[in-house]
Amino acid sequence: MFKRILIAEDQETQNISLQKTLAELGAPKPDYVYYCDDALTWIKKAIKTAQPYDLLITDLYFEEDHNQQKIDGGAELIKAAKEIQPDLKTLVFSGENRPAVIDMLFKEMHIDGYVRKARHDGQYLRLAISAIHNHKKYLSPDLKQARKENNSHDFTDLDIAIISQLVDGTPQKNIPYYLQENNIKPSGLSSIEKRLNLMKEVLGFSKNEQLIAYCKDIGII
Amino acid sequence: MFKRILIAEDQETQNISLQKTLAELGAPKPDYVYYCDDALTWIKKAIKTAQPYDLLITDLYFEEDHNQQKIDGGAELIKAAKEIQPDLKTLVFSGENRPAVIDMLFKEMHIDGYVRKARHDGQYLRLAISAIHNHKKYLSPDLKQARKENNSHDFTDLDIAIISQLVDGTPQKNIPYYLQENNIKPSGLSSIEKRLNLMKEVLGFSKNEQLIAYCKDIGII
DNA sequence: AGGAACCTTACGGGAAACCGTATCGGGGTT
DNA sequence: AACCCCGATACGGTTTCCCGTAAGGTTCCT
Repeated sequence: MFKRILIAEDQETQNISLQKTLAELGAPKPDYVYYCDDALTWIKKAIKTAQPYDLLITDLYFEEDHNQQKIDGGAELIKAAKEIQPDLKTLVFSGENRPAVIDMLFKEMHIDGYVRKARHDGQYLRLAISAIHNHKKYLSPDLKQARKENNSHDFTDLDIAIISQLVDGTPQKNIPYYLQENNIKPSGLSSIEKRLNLMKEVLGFSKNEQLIAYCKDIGII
Repeated sequence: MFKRILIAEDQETQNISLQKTLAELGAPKPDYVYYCDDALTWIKKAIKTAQPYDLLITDLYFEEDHNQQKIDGGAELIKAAKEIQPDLKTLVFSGENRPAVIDMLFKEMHIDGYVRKARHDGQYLRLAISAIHNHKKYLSPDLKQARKENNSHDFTDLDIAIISQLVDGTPQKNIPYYLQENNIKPSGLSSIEKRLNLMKEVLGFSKNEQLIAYCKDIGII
């Protein structure tokens, strides 16, 4: 079992639940913090005292309040933590269920596990911690199915740039200027139209408004 | 203090935290369920045995799974519960932070309190329960400020109908037909254009895409 | 090098959306 | 009843968007 665990979770009740779940697993009493910056401080301190943490359990999104934070959210915390302690195991515990976001965590942040705050999260937390301890990755089952079912178009950087510009209110005809300034490769107006048509066709939409709503739902923007 | 409390919360860890928080308050051990339908069943049963609940604490959104539910979500649960027990006090405990949704709960569902799952939720839960016990309404402070700051346009039924149609892909010029069929009063194309212009002007937008994204963010659609 | 296939871009006609103006029609007032 | 006011609707011109077609470039293969 892990010997030194750090919990970063701003929600008071969730933080308490995590501690309780770990206690049931027979883990030693974990440290816990309510802010990202504190988490990094503790990780640094643990390394200095030659008692580094084995596992970091963190939420993704932290509420802003009067305590201005340098680190904004769990993803940045993980990035910062891995820079000073690359072997630190990381388990993300969050309500996020948008596939695009979670895929990014595994592919780019190399997290070891993701448990969604949902019905059987206590049970899945136990499984996740066990799996990670055996050097395996873990993803709570409710998400595995969510990722299968979508016949969704996979959005390129260009697609996201176009949609972001639309959401910012840029007229379609002006988007080429923006793309050129940012060195995004196809920048012609026709290419933008073609790309928008492709996205809408794949998803069965006819109007930009539908596409925007869809992208908001799945978390691309 | 309340004598009979029912918790409806699908998330395992949150459910446990709620029980623990109530225990700290000196409340008697509450009943707890993971499904809306179960909650209503228990409420009915409690009435029959002449030991009705004093307080219902419920989440807003429940995960769907193999257990098909008649009641879909906390709002419907509250509505159903108040039909059979109008004096039941209700406290909503949810992550929802979109003002439109929470306003609706107070104005239409007449809930007694709302605590957002956020940083100091444990503390606010205690305050909420105390306030409700004294026949007062309670709204966790993080939300009060959120409601002040928005210079937002308040959306009429017409506005929402128009935006919903856009999100469904209806061409703007066809929306009048939809409005007539549903007996929504101003149904002329010019009225729709005027309404859209007003919304965009108030919010500082120029394109429909921005408006759709905004409405998704604040939870109107 | 030549050529084929593909992607990007440019152009033009038609549809939709945008925007200002004018007309219509009901409610209230004098 | 005549009038005014205001919102809803209708109309026309301009802009933007949509979509098909064609021209220009690049890559890769023979």
